[in-house]
Amino acid sequence: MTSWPTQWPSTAAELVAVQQDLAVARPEPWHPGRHHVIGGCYACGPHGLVGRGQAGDPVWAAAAAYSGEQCVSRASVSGVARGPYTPGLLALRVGPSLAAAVTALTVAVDVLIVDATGRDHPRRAGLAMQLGASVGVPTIGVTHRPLTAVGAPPADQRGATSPLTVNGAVVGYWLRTRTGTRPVAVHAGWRVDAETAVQIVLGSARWRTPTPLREARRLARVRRR
DNA sequence: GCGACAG
DNA sequence: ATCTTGTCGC
Repeated sequence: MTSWPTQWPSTAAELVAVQQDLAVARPEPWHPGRHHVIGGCYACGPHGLVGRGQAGDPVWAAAAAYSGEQCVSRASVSGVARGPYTPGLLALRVGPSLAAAVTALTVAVDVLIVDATGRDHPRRAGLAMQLGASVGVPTIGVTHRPLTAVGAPPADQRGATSPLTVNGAVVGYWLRTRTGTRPVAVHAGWRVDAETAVQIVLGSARWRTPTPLREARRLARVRRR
């Protein structure tokens, strides 16, 4: 099974049900090959938005695909949030827009970096996992901080890691992508374990944020303007 | 009661 | 999400 039938619910109760199904899904693990196309996707809302927002808020999302240092496809879309931001229910807000941006890419990506958590989630089914299941692509989460997981910061040296755990289970790692800069939280996602996620993110991070995600973020903000 | 809490 | 300052890479 490569893809997993996921919808994008419009209510919290339906989304929770989808997450509960995702949490027990056992898709085939993905392993990186010698060469691969790495995608990144990102979503943002109105610039000055304060608080949780609400249903109907505009959303801008973008995706970028890289083969090595070369960007081989870009796409951006605009959409509408189906609810306010609630920790654990981010998919309600930006899930459909992210999926639209990713499917608008003209090049197939082997693995996708998402600005969201994966197994680090109250129901162990964060947006990175749901997006991967929805579009049928292995995913990795990269965020500024964990949602529910905890872990000591890593040494101040590029490549240093420290585990992020929830109830003793490793769901991701803090990863120092640049010496002297705050680490990023790297999350196991759809078909990608935490160790593989770190390997992919470090290899694609010339700056603090991995390049495909950095470019998607830039594009989404340009689209918003 | 308050803040914190992926974006 | 977004605010900030300084710094670095392009």
